[in-house]
Amino acid sequence: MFEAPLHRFHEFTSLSSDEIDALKDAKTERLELERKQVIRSQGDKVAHVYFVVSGWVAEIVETTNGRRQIAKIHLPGDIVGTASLSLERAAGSLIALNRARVDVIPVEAFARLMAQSPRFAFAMFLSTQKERVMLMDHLTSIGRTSAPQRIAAFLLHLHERLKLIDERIGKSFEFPLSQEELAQAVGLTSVHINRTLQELERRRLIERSDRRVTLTDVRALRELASLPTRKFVRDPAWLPAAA
Amino acid sequence: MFEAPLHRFHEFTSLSSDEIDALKDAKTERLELERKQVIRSQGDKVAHVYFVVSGWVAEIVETTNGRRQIAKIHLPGDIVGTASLSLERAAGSLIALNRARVDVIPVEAFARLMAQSPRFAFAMFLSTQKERVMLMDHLTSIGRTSAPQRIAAFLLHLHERLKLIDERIGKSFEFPLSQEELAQAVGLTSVHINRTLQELERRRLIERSDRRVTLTDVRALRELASLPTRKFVRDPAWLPAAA
DNA sequence: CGGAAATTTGAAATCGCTCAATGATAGTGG
DNA sequence: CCACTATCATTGAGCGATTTCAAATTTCCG
Repeated sequence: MFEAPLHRFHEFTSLSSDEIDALKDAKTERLELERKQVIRSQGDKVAHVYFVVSGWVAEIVETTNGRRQIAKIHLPGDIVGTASLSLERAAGSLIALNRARVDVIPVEAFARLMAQSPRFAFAMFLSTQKERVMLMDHLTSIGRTSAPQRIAAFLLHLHERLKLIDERIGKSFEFPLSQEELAQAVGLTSVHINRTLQELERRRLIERSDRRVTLTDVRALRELASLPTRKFVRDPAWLPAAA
Repeated sequence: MFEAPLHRFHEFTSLSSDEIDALKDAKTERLELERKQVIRSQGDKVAHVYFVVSGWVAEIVETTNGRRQIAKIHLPGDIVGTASLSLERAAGSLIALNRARVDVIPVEAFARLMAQSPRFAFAMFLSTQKERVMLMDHLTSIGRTSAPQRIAAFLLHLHERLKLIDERIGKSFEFPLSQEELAQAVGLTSVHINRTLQELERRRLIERSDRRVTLTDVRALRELASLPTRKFVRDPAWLPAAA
């Protein structure tokens, strides 16, 4: 594991180190979590947002009949739980997928940060729009593609995001999700996930060992997934010069 | 049809009429659209956001093999196309679902509005988070529930939103989507949509006539859909007093 | 080493899809 | 106003992908 990657804040527009320090100061607590540990449950009063220092965190929406959809896998550097700021009670549960460290930031402090720094507010706004695009793509994958395609898209997307965090990452990465969790992420059954993973291995698109996945043929996986490629803006030209 | 509902801007925090005027002034053009007319295509350079004055607009993501997912139905009062602000090229296509009027707002003007009014910026931020929650629920519906459940959830959600726009709306509303479009929204086939709609009629949950839908038994539909109910905040307590 | 959790396998059932044809409806131009 | 055409809705039949259920095997962890 590695420490608090901060470049995620630079995704769209660079923040001053003052602002980064301010965010770090805003935290009231740092949680040390075991795999499967619940950070916050769906329906809880919305009192905090979270910053993932290390480890993976799932955002899970549960239906009233107990079925679970993993709406998002959060990686180190992500600010988590902001969607629920629009709600009185949390939209989903936040659960650690492996050993993780998470900073707890009270909503008041977060709101103050946004109010004090238009730059920070704008970065948050754009980051949220980016999340929306990723959700739309996830939706499209689940709504319109087959099991192998969904798994391909999911793994590729994770891989892309991991590369942003750790430049040196290769075609292979640690994958802490159980097949049941993967199923909950891509809208399938764990049994079918198992068979489809084997099929992808047989087709030499991926390999598995321990808790790792190797994307053997990224090109072919991308072709299979058949999602549009996205190019996110960094410093949009239309950004008001001031701030 | 009716004119530009503005209460959507009041959803979270009330805007001054100055800000509302500013938004109206920001538009460079008003489009008059026929059903099926394309406002903007997926992949287009991102140059505008849009304000739906009347009519319905679909946001559609197309896979590389030509399958279409309707990610969102936009109704009058919605600001549309903001997710693509995080991209160089539009995430999806915007297409009128019926005769519609749409204001065109250059991204620069929109950005300037956000920069000049922290209140407006904050309202946009929260509104976007709300969109994210709705997308997560849509995802959960498609990923984890059956055809009748998905249709129930979709119709209920639309109905809720229509009620926000027009208080006087009853259990019945105009529904301009073709069955093919409904299929693209809920991740099914038009043939299966047809059969499932008939099943829902047989079970006396809905009725259909012309281009209208009646939610005969809202209680039962909600039970069927099995999605969590959401309560969005209006003026969050943690909102910084100033601004 | 022992027990729990996760993976894998098999067989059968089901849901939703595909293909193909028919019927209904609405918009268009004469 | 009617005929014409395109789009949309509906139906049937067969197929295929994914689920369900249940059991066996492997891995993980204390």
